[in-house]
Amino acid sequence: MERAEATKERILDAAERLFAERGFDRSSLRAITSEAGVNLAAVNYHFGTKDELMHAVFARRLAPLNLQRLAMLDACEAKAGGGPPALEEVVSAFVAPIMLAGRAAGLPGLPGLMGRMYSDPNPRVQAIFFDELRETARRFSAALQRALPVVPLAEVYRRMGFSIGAMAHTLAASWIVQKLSAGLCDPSDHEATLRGLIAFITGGLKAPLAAAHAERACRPGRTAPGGRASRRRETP
Amino acid sequence: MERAEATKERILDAAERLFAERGFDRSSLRAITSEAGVNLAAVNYHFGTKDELMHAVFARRLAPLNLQRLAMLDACEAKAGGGPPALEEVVSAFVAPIMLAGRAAGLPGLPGLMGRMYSDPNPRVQAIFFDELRETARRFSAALQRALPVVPLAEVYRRMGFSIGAMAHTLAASWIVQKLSAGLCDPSDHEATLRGLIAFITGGLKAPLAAAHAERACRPGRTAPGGRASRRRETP
DNA sequence: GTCTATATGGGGATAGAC
DNA sequence: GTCTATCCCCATATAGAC
Repeated sequence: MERAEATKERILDAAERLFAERGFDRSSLRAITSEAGVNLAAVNYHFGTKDELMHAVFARRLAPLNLQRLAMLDACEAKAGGGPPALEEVVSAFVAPIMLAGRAAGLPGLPGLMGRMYSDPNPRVQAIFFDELRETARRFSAALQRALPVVPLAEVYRRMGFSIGAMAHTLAASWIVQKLSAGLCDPSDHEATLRGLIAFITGGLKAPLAAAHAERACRPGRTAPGGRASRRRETP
Repeated sequence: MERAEATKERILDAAERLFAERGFDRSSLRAITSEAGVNLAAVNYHFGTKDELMHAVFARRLAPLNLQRLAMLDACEAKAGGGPPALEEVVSAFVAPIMLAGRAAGLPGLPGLMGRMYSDPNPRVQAIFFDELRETARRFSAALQRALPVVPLAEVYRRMGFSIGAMAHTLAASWIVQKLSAGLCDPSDHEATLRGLIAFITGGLKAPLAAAHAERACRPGRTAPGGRASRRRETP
């Protein structure tokens, strides 16, 4: 029957929305099936367990998303010829597809879902999500490495982690800045958020390397040795 | 009795560690009391409910932490006289206290706890945490605004959100970069992580403003109009 | 103050009728 | 394929003995 496919889709949609909103553990199968308008037992019939439902929710979205990211990465690498790709374009290839995913296809839950998964405390969620992320991350870390020849490899990875954090937090917890700014920041303005995020990440990635002082100037009453002076050096 | 105080402390310590590791919802009172070596009913006797236990866990740490942040902020503002404070020092005042909190006092759980709370899906956790954060965030947003006179206020808030995301993700999910880098990045090297984070956030905060194109160059096959050209302008 | 025992509810999963 | 009814486990919270 095609009725069965429709039921599966509705379960996937509801699960996606609830996972994005409340996280995996706080979304009960009862809430999901109720939201989807299907029977409780349908989940176990179609997916087996709640874990496999989560896996299906990821698989449905992450495969095309990562294809889009890699296509954009290919495009900007091709454009650079044999040379290092433009940093801003690499960053855009990583964050733009997911930030704009909800806009086009009527999938408002997807960005929030993805953002949440990066910091979900459930180890099973972490394992499944990391598996889907690994290959894409490998491609992008290689591209970043070429785009940032001055930055040591370990620091490239660290900065990639910072970038992922900025992105994930934006996707999952944008209500914080909205409340802090008393509504001045509108998280639903995806284009402005994306522009700002790309600028921020690009600026962070090519920041001058910090000197490895034994002691830093980060205690009250002391000052930074090279605070205002050691600035103004960028990666070329 | 002072036995009672000892019991309370041990519960708080265990809860802090488990909340940091697994999150609030996944830390049962049974696991907490077992880890603390006290009876299950002791939690309800000393704290009432699990929510109030969480509140107590926060209150014990966040008050001194925020005092330290504000003291460092005061120091760098005083040093700047009436002028705008040095950006890097403002950033350091916000992130250094929490990043190094675990090192000194033998509180390995605290940074992870704080990082997790920024993206906890439980609305009660969000409410309590946001309350503790609000005043400190207000002071820092004002300082950032003065340190970044060229950046519009809404963009300052947005970038503050990106910065919080980079920090929170580093505190809560550093295992991701460790695995992606195949161990090359060592999250337990707090000094190196802190140095990198301050450099990254500072670079992102003073990044050149992105032009508000109607269409961006973030689709496969097209290129960024001002990708490599519109760089090299910094906030003075 | 500390313990045992239990009340009460919600969770995932399944059996079996239709 | 879909439904109802139910099993079983684990959660928080509390009552009452010590």
